[in-house]
Amino acid sequence: MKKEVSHSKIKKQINIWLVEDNVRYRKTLKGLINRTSDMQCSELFSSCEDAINYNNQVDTPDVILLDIGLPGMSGIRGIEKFKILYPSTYILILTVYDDNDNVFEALCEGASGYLLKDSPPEKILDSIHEVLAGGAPMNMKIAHKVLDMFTKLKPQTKIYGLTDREKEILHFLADGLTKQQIADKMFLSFHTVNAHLKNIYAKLHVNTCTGAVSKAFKENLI
Amino acid sequence: MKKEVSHSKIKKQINIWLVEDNVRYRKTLKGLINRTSDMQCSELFSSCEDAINYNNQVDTPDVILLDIGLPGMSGIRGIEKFKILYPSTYILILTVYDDNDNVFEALCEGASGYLLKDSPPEKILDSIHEVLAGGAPMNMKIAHKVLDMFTKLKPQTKIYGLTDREKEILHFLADGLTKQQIADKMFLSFHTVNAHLKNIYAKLHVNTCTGAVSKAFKENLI
DNA sequence: GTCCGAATACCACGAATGTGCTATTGCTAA
DNA sequence: TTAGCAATAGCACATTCGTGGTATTCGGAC
Repeated sequence: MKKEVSHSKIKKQINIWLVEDNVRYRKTLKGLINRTSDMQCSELFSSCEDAINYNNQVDTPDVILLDIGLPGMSGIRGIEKFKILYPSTYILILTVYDDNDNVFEALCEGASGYLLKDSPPEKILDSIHEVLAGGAPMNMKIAHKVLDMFTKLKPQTKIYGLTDREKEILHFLADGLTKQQIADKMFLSFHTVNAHLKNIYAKLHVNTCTGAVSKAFKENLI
Repeated sequence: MKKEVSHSKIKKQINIWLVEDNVRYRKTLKGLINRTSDMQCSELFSSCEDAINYNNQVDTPDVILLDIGLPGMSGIRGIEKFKILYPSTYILILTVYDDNDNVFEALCEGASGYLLKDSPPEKILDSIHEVLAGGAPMNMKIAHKVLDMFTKLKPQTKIYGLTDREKEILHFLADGLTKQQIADKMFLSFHTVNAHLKNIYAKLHVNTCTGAVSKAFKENLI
């Protein structure tokens, strides 16, 4: 429920929730936000549970500033819940954790930005505007990590020297087909498929179908 | 290592290469860079091929500003080449393309940042500093796309109702172990593993080991 | 207290797989 | 033109799988 601000009729204040267990930091942030003309820190919570259980029909937040290291449910798990309760709310992570796992998980769960607590106050306020403008504010260090994750996504496909035919057969195998089914699908004799698979196993240094499929997936051979 | 400033012999200028086929934009950029005190645009190329063939032993670039839509080899393919020729050089994409495929590929190949050509000049110069400071400068829109890609990475794991024990066994199966090997590793009888696998197959609606492993990988069950 | 599912274990048998061979046909590179 | 490799095809046999059963134990739900 937005109230009109002072003398003007502008009700377009950004509605912000804070989920942060550190009392001092929470107060500081709240002060910072409320001193900003177009922002309003409407709710404060010290845990995800509190925020989730807070029954609120009308006043959904525009942005949730969310810590990760919280008592009880971690902020990461909290993201999923908030996404269900408030699908259109942007979630901005604000934490001390900058390890790959936390960053990766938070972003996979749908966080719209990732800030570190050592960010200067203006940066935090800017980020709130940025996320509402369709951006994805990130700490410089975090952005770097994010790009690193991408390069790891494309593992340098090791060269096992598979021929095209072998790749094709491996592909079908990785779809769960049996040798006979592959043979039928490729208009080959069972023996040919068998022979190709023998060669594939040798090249991949495996000796079972699961080993081959596993390697195919893990090393992007498919 | 900061050296003394201005009138002294500081050679610590940031050495920048430009790979851009549009003559006008290239000139504009070059002027912009060379008018910046700590930057120097040492080489200009209108294609990746030119830049790659340019034989240069001494003066490796600190940053390459790279277009994607180039005649001949695309900027994306160029990244790999540059990464080999100049492993410690940062590559900043500067392009008009903001589609997911180009962004995704460029970042996977190891670009350190992704800017759009409509960025204001100061933003481009800032980004050069940022990338050297270990950051990953990105256009707001691009950063948003990048985070979106993450959320897509985590496909909503379908609930097949696998028990913990079953997941554990599926995991070993997906590592290429045989039933007997799994039994040994988990201190179970072969028969138990067999029974679990029977249940796993039923729950996943498959009837071969490859089918189960395939599903496990495709749907992030592992 | 009873019921149910998860985890454990066993048996049996037909189907599929893994692996040791050989062999023919093309194509390519030395 | 000869050697080598990919793709094709076949045979044989031991091993492993897939699947139909049954059975016990144990912890939680009703």
